[in-house]
Amino acid sequence: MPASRGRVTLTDIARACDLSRATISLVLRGSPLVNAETRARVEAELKRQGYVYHRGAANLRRKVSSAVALVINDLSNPFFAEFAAGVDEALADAGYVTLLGSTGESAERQQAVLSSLLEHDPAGIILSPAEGSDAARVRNLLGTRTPMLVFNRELGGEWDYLALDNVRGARLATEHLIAQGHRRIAFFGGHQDSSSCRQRREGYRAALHDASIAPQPQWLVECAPTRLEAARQTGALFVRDPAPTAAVCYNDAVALGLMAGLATRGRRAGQDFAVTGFDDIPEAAVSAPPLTTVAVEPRARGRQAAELILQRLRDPQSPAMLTIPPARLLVRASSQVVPDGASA
Amino acid sequence: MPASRGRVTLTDIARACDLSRATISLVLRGSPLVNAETRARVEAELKRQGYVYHRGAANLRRKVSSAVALVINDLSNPFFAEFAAGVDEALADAGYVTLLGSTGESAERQQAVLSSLLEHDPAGIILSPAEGSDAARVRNLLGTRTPMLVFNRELGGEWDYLALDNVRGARLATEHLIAQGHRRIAFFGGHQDSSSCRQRREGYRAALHDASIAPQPQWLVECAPTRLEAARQTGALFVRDPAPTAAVCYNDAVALGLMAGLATRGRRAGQDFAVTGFDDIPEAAVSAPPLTTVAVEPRARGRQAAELILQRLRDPQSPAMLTIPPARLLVRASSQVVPDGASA
DNA sequence: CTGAAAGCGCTTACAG
DNA sequence: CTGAAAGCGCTTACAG
Repeated sequence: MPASRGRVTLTDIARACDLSRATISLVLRGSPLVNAETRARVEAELKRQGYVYHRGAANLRRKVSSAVALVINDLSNPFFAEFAAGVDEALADAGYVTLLGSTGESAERQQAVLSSLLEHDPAGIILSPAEGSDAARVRNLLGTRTPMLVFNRELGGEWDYLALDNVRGARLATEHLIAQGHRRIAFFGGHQDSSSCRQRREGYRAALHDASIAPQPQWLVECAPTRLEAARQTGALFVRDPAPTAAVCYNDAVALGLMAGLATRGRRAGQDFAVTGFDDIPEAAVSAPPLTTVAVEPRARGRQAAELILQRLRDPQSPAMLTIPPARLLVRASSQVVPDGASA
Repeated sequence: MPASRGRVTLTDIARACDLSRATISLVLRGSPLVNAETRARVEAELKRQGYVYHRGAANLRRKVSSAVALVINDLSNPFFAEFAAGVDEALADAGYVTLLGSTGESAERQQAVLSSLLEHDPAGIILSPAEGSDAARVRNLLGTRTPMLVFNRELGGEWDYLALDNVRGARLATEHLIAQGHRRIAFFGGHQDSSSCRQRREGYRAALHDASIAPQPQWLVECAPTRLEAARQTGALFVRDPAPTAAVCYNDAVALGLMAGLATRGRRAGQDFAVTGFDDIPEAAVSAPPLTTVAVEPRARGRQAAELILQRLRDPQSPAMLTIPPARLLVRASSQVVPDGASA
């Protein structure tokens, strides 16, 4: 019987049990209406024929969806990989399936990916926008039927938004370096046109301001938020004297790249230069030296994002909310160094 | 009009254009049968009403599926994250959507995840089996309707299988260390009951054998394939004299953990101990020192896995194939050290 | 080149 | 407690 190529359907089971399809449907969804003996018979037959529920057909009829689309830049970034893991975990627990999409940081590709995912009728969307995303174009694609949660970067428009507390995080890191005695502190990495980078710089500047330190233009070094680019840009920190003695990095990838860049110049983070990161990706704890960083717990943020979008599905009327989890500083060896001028 | 809550359907467009649903359907799928003027009218109306195609309904009618399920252990592992990125990339290019599932290395959870994903009617499945997976149970769940590609670990059963050339990779790494003059070479990390670990040990042993080196039992150190566990187990390499001067590690995570463990003991990979990894995760190139490792190109493997399953969908009759991409050794600084006895 | 009818696998009132 | 009928949004022969 299972040798047959075709799918086993409700109708097959109904015929075999000499019942109507309606009754089988009730059994499948655990309705208390159906007689215990009947239920047992049906369940045996379901197992015997290897029936598998066609959720798509049921969803079509019921006009519901059990999928949520997750659109991110790229899983290669551990931050997003952790985030995605958290999203998937929480969605699975709630009985939803995750439709994956990645944009590779391209706004064009993002349009294509969203449009393709929409055809699969997701109940909701979680989007970490690619750089250069245009809110109007996205809205035009989505219409107003599909709720979306925007994560990590601002996108304007009337969507739910889950943000990291970038200002506070960068401020904490900067204050920590100031407390160690540093006065010449760089902000290293990231692109100025990314909202998260702007916010982190703002926190950095605020901390300097509170300590009556005037930030120097050469303390701001831009670079793509990757390890490799950061390593390449390391030299830019030391072109002028007096050079900074510490750097608040845009994120952990950049910080790890900077530490590698320092090493190739015979310097060592935590020994003659202080470095802080942002994200607390798993590598941060095991790098050499371990990296002082701002914990944002991407996996927990992923779970949170999933829960927010699920909540929005239940209550479509509730106003779009802005949730900002508090950032927390993890002090490790990479920043545990006092500047030369202040030591001894 | 778009203010209405309901979905815009074919019927809405047909009514607005005073045509039948069949004609609209033809337009949607780009049939050449339909009159150019009619097509233009329809397309304008589709745009005007913000129509979005319901692929699920079409698939139901056509008895096809445009989804492929991807089931892995955990996206936290960069190896799997890269693999998943490759799979998603290739599937998207082919017009498929990726249904994500993760098992957290639990065979129980794997059953649950597979069973849930099956209800979403995937055209095929890509599975990297959790440790302790049981082929019979999986087969019982899947039946014979849904083709599956097994990746990375053996699972038995009649499925397509995409394997890394573990034996060859480990052999290459070991031969490289021998060529540097090492004679006491450990195999570090992994669990003996994982097929990939067994295969890598086999390659290691073969290389030793060819060099007439008798492997010592204390050169085999097991540990969970994570950075943290590897760092914790580092001491096990040095409990007896003479200690190994080099280690072939189960994978990159383990190798990075070992390098961290060495650092805390005042040793440094590439200076007084040689280390090789396996996988070539992105960190390997930027660790301090950079890690000599076996490139398996997880992203390319992901694309390959996607292409294999898509091919199987086109040709269900072709026999299950075993594809083994050649492993390649990337020599970097972590292994560029000659043992004490051999130097000077 | 376009339309009427049937059907994919399920669920939902409504009867009985 | 169970069944007959209609319908979710689409496609597919078959006519014309």
